[in-house]
Amino acid sequence: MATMTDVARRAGVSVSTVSYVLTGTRPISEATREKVLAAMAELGYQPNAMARGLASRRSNIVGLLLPLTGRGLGATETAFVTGATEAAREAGYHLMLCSVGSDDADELQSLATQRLLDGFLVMEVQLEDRRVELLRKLESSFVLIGRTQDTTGLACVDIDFEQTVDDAVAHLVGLGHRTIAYVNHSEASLARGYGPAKRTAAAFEAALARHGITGVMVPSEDTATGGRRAIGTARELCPRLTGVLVMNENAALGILAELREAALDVPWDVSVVSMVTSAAVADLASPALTAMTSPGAAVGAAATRVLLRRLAEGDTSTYQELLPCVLEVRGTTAESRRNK
Amino acid sequence: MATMTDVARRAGVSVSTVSYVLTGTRPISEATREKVLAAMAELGYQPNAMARGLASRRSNIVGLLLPLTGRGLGATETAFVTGATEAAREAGYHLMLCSVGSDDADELQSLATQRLLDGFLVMEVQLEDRRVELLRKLESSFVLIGRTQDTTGLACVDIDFEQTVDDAVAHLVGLGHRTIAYVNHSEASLARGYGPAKRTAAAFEAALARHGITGVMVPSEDTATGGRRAIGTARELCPRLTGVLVMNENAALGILAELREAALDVPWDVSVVSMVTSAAVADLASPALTAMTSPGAAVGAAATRVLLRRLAEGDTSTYQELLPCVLEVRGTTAESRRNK
DNA sequence: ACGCTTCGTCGAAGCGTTTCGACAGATCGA
DNA sequence: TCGATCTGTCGAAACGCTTCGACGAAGCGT
Repeated sequence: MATMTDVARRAGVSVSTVSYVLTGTRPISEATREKVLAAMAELGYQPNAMARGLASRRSNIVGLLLPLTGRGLGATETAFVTGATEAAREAGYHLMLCSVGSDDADELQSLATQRLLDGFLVMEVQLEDRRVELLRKLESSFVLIGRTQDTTGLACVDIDFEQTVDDAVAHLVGLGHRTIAYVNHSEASLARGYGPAKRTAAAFEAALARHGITGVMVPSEDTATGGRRAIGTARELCPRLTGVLVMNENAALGILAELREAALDVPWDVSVVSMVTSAAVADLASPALTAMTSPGAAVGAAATRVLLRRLAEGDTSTYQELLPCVLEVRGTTAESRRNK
Repeated sequence: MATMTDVARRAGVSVSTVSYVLTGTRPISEATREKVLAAMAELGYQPNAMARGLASRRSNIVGLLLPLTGRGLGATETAFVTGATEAAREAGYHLMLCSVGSDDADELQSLATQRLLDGFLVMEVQLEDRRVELLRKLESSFVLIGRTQDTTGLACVDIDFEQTVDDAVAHLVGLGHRTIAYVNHSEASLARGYGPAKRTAAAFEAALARHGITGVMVPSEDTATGGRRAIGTARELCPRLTGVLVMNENAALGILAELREAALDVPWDVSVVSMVTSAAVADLASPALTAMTSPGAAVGAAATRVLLRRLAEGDTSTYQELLPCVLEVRGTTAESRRNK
């Protein structure tokens, strides 16, 4: 394994000169730069990441904080990860996967103190998230993918849930639906203060009021069975319901199945819009789901770029970016019959 | 940030003694160990990962080679990743996500030469995979999650596709089905020599012969639409078909939808078994999919443990471990009517 | 022709660990 | 009682890089 000393010797220059060629921190004449580069190529030289990290106090690695507790990742979360990985790589950074949730504060503490990571991307953010306080205290750089309750002074990139709910409701209202159910995440998520669940609940209320229409919110497990149960409850509460908004893709499929079995025709009897859904999953359903397509990879990439900018420039100002899901009309929404 | 020197001074011992307490490479008396540990606790000391890595030539990080080219991860792949992350963490290792496919040889070359990673977990393995040759040449430690064509001398952990196909076919045959279609991965995957596609194709042929029954294999895109098209083709080729085996979950849902629209009752007219499927996805369908449940997390964890063992012990022998998917009967298979 | 910058390069001092050789003192068998 | 053998500890030399201060050689205006 060739070291910098080998390169320097071969090129007939000093080690520091080689280093300057590599890092560009000081001007180097074209002639010696070429000599050095040639020597590197001949030796197949690659700088040793550890040594570089030790000397420069930066590893070029960022940590992705993501609790991986069994249940696996949904399409949206996966997209966050791939978007982030891609963006990091383009900037010459690497991504380390750290299974660290809001409750694993001590694990994060030691991670951050080890100086292995230059900064953090925080996923699965809770409205009150202990990781945030901790990282702030340790003066680590970090960017949230998601939002806490109080975001003052923080950098975060998130899906614009409020806007997404507004757009979805507007779509249904535009089709003439006047009674709409919102099948949210589970009761437990709501109780735990899970951001997307709380925010969409509030936005839904607001949208109903704004349009002057009626509706209910029903919590549901993020499974097909959960969806079936939820739509049942919703129909009991609102027999005249013609529009449904669903937060979770799995639940959405359950709802379609349940409606079919109840001999209700989708989209004609009941229209369904799925939120924060990827195109791949939307096409799984039949008819294909009209959905608010999540900007997953874009969110991950944006968060990463913000983080890297902060690392490079020591920028530490507040930063917020909200990307809306975009409506893609497929087969589960249509003009309401009740209106005719 | 406290360093080892600080700890040593505070404990009244030398730096090397502190190091020995930490690494356990030499015996240390109980008395001084306590002093040192106390000093560490008081200072909130955490060893600097970079310095440690430089001096010891090991980073305690393994790379997960996984091309993340847009299309996102399926449930099974996600499970590989979470299983691996978990197993690594338990052993005090970290996992770095590297978007490196079979074609990104030079990227891998530089990664491996940087000495940032102790070893590699290789995912999305092709039958002929350039990463394997390269890693071998560079004398890096690595374990495949998947298999190349020729696995002599390699370490790999994979799903036992042959066994899985056998079990699935046996299940259908046991229910009286005598004409079975296998909806495989796409034509392109087959042409590219994608291992699971090739292996299952061969196993399917063999199983048909062994049971003395007839059937066809139809390639399909891994989408619902692809599945619809494929089942159509299969029914043209084999009008008497009563059993279907599907490789891809998305295609499976498409097949169910298509059959329903063709007024064929699942499971009574046609039984469907989905292969390498997670429980979560199986429940999405209605009726819920009878499926061969993939041992995803177990595979990831096993591969990681093998890799770590090799790193620790310098073991370099061949290692193979195949984990079968296990049959979970749900709503899409039943006794064949044609038999009655 | 003079001092003053600017440019390009060098040497050396870290960065915070691990690890090797050495060594004092305790332990042991004969 | 005497070497031989362990035990537990220390000091110093790496590990391979970055970065800082210094300095000779040009290039500048006057």
